[in-house]
Formats: sequence, structure tokens, C-alpha cells
Amino acid sequence: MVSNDDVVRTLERVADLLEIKGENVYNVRAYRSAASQVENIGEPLADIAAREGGLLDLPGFGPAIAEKVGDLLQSGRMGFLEQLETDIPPTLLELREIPGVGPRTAAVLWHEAGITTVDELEAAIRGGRLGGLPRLGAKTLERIAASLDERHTHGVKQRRPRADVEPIATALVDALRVMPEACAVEPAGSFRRGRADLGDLDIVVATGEPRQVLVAFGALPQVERVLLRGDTKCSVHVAFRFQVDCRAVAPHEFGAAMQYFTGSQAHNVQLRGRALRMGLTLNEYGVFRVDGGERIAGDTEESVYAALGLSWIPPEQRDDRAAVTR
DNA sequence: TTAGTATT
DNA sequence: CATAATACTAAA
Repeated sequence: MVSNDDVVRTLERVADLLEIKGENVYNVRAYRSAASQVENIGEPLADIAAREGGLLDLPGFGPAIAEKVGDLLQSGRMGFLEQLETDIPPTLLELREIPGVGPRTAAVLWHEAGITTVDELEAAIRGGRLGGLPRLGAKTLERIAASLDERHTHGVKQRRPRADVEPIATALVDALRVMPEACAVEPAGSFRRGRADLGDLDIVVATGEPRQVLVAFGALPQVERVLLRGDTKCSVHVAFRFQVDCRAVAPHEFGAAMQYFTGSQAHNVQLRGRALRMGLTLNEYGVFRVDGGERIAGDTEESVYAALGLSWIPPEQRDDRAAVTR
């Protein structure tokens, strides 16, 4: 019995391999989009496939993907994926998990250096035989080496249960709120959306003195290490080497910044697509008219949604099912 | 100036 | 024909 989750994982694997293969972005996107549709369906795909219209009724499913998923549901296998896996070593997918190595770099390592596994990459870097590859300069190799070291000492970066993050989030937010320069402080990201597992924590601070606030943030007692600090953002590690990003924004941009940093990514893409269809553009600084560039919203989250003709959507519902299209 | 990666 | 926008770094 092939579950919907199995289908999602298979489609995503196909997309990842196609991406390394260098397939055109729309083709890759089609598989990702089909996967995300399946994620949001409560009903077993096998039932949908069995009735009239079948899988073609699903948004994001055309004849090509419907046929391949049909194979998978019937036989538990997808010939197309198996063929891809013979063309492209699937171990390349593990390379992509190294920070700084994306699909293009994985492809270069494979084609130009015959590297298909993390171990081979490590050996090649230590042996200094990765010089002169296209787009792989000294700095980039250094960064990859550092990522590999981090992987050895601390393992692969893992998500934390919400209960682990909650106390530290509260402490950091409270500490920021005490600062006189901070006009408003709110956690954003997946934390604000109420997710159970968190990859990192985003905190947005409205302030007229970003530098002061970010320096003070980096000096808080909960902070174990400052990863980077600029004029708009300070990234740190707290306990468990959990990453927290503090973002300083101008007070009148707080609403747009909260909207952007709360996400989800899929939700932001939908909102921005809707904005374009209305002759508007949305970014983390506000809502603007495409022609003229006049700013029409962004002080508050409500104003952002209102400018797009929507009522405010609770963060918990900001996924790709939120009704923002049309 | 362009490419690639990362971020929501 | 086809889902957004921005920031940053390194390479060329």
C-alpha cells in the first residue's frame, strides 16, 4: 500500500534529481508543485485514482505526472525515478545537505571531479585535488571544508521540539522588549505559525537604532556564539547550537517584516503572486504599486492583507492552503 | 556583472 | 506556457 507520504517523498526525490541533472526549472517545479498538492490532500490518492477523472482532477497533475504516480500507486514503483537513479547517483542528494553546496555545485563535483559521496568530497578536499574547478574557488572550498568539520563535531543540523525552544524564545523576546530602543518585538517564522518542530527561530524588532539593538542582542547571556552581525540582522547560536536570527526593521515597516518573516514560504509566494495580479508588489518593506512605486501599506500586518483585498490570516493558517488566490 | 545559495 | 522577492558572497 503506497501512502500519500510515499508519493510526496517520491515526487520530491524526482524533483531533486532532475535539478542536479540540470533539467529546466519549470519541469522541476512541476514535480515540487504536485508533491505539495498531495501533502494537502486528506484522502488516499488510490481512492482518487480509482474514480472518474482520476489523478488528472488534482491541481498540478497533468498527463505526465498522473501517469507516473499511477504507476507508483499500482506497483509500488516508479520507472521514471528508477531510470533517473541510474543516470544520476542518488548519493549526490546527500552532498546537497552540506551548507554551501546546492544543486549546481553538486553537479560540478560529479561531472568535473567524479565525486558522488560526502566521503569522496572530504577526501578530495583534504587531498587538495579540487583546485581549478569552475566556480569552485578557494573561498568556496574553505567554506565547504568548514561545513564538513561542523558536520563531524556536531552532526547534521537537526530540528528541535517546540518545548525545547519555547523557554529560550520567551527569554530572548523579553530581554529585547526591555531595551528602550526597541519599539516592538515579536517572534516570527515557524514558531509564530505554531509548528511543533523548529529548524531555527526568527525574532523581529522594530527600532530606530538597529545597530545598538543587534549588538545588545548578541551580548545576551543566552547567546553562546555570534555567527554574524550586520546592520539588519544578527544570527547567533543558543543552547543545543540552535540558531536564532534577530532582524531589526524600521518601525513603519514592522507589519510587512512580520508578514514576510512569518511565512510560510508557500504563503508568501501566493501573496506576492496575488499582489502582482493586482498591479502591486509585496516585499518585506511594504506593499507598493508596480507603476510609480508608491507605498500603500506595510505599517501593520492587517494593512498588508487589506491592501491585497484580504482579511488578516492567522499565522497557523499561513500555508499553501490559505485562501489567497483568485 | 553574473552565478549560486540561502531565506521567508 | 510556467510561483515571489531579496540579500549576500564569491567567481569571472
